Amino acid sequence: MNALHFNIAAVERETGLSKDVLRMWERRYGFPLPDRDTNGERLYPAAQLDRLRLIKRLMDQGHRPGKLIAASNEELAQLAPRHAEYRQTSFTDSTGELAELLALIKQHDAPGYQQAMQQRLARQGFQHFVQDIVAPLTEHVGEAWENGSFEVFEEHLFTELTKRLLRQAIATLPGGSRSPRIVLTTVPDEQHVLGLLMVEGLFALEGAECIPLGTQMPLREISRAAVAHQADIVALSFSTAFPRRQISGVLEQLRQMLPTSIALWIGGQGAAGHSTSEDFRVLHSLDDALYSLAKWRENSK
Amino acid sequence: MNALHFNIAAVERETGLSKDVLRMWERRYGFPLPDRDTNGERLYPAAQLDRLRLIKRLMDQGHRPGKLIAASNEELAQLAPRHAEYRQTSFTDSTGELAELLALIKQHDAPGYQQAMQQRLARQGFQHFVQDIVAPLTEHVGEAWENGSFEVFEEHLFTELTKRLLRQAIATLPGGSRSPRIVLTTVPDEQHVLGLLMVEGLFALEGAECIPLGTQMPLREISRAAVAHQADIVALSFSTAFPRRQISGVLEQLRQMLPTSIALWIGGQGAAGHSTSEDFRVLHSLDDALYSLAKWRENSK
DNA sequence: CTTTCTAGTTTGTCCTAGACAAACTAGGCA
DNA sequence: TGCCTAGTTTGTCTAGGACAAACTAGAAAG
Repeated sequence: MNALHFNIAAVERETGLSKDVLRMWERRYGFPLPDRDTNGERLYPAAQLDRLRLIKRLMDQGHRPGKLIAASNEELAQLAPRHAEYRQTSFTDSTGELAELLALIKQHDAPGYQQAMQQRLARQGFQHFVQDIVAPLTEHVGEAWENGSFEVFEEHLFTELTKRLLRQAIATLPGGSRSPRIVLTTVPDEQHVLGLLMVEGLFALEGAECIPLGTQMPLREISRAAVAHQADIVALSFSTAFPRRQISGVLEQLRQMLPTSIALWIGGQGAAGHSTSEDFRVLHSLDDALYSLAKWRENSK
Repeated sequence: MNALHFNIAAVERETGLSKDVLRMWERRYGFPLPDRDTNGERLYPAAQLDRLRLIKRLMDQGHRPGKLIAASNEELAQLAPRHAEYRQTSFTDSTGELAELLALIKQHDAPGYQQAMQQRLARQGFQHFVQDIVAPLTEHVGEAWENGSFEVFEEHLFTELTKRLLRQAIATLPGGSRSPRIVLTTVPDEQHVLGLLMVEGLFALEGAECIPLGTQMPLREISRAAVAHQADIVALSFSTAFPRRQISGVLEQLRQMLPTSIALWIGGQGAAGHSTSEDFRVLHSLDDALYSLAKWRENSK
């Protein structure tokens, strides 16, 4: 395996498409159709890897694999929005403030971005900062990534810097451990944590005691942590990147492990489409999260 | 699938053992031997899942699967160090300072832990704080997790809180962008970032410009980020949890994507056993990291 | 007695090819 | 227009075979 050839594990790593799926596509659609080494094992040329990356990106936007694989390279390129268009049409906030911030990331100016964000945090206070700056900014970055005007590594840089800001801000919020106690985490395969940090900040500001456990907790550990910390609520976040098929199974299983006295709240783009039930509550927005907290307090009086 | 039965995907999620491995063990060793649903699909009872968790933990300590699977439950329990023993023998630092900090985590006293750590940071300064407190503490927690005296969720809590402290501390370090420029990240499947944060802090303190990209970057994105940021060095971290088999392949591949002018440095427990070559430099400790930085500066004069 | 090398064993990952169910689409009907 | 049903798409599971990398143990040499 050299720079021009990738084995199936490398393709899985680079694209996020599972080995099973790669083999199935080959069987069904005839693409990707990799070379083979002396041992009969797949060796994907770089060109196929590039096409797979593009297909994956378009799938994450809601396109269906069958269509995409059948399409020619030109047709695919057409489906992927052009960078230039995006820049002109997408920044619609009145002040152009978000555009400025995005531009800083785009220029890879980490210190500048951090400073600009700090300024806004100081000026607006935590809650407005989160709701008016961080949340929409995250959405813009998500869109920008989807349509290719942001590189993956630019999105990573944005996420990392923003995580730091939020955590730093949360650390300075008034402590004082009060109720309810809320365990915040994500399930395995879900590594996006920005949304969780936003609600953590808002909850903490409202006087809840937040127990942040980072990402990717096995379900049993989530349950044990909730019991050990005498939590009232377990809050999970799902991004759109999380495989949809798995969500309902995961929730069902976690609900069965968790004592009935502990509420289960879920949020994030990946949770949209599900609806609040006896088993769990869906938080559709940051406002909804705050509303849910208020409601919980009312009910627990 | 209910609370007492887990499908193969759930077992993979909970234990970290791949589906391929689970099926192979069943074929070879006759364990785990799950029930089947009406469709012939595996349904693992909770007892087998528990045994698998234990086996996985012992494997991570260096035991071999063949022996472990052949062993009886009693023998396994014997291999796993007892909690009580550990507590008595392990805290050997002169002051008992680390023991105090560990105890705070063990009591799930997040605010107390944060405060105690802040205090030490303020008292000792960043460098000593990292080298004398954070690094050994992390090691202790790793050991404690290995031998079962720490729950997984306790380790998560420790990691999350410590990450926050380090990031916060890094943010307050004097900025000033100087050379070299160092991109810090991990490859896919490697989510441990604590070691990376420690070196980031030390490097930043020495006046390097650090570009933190978080975890789990596809190799191509690491390479593109390094080029885009005009980095001099790419620093990766590997934990012991990272599958050993994959490391050399990953490094070889990344090295081929990366311009030769950009150095590749790797560190972490998972990197031990590899040795510095033309392709990359191995950082064996935090001291070694600082030494390597000094050396780099000398050579680039 | 220790070290190094070789031969054997263990272990994970790859392979093919078949089956089924959940998710989605499209057509017909109210 | 909205809803329901039938059909299609898609991913994940199944079995068992093969091979190479990693590790172990025994023999030979210092």
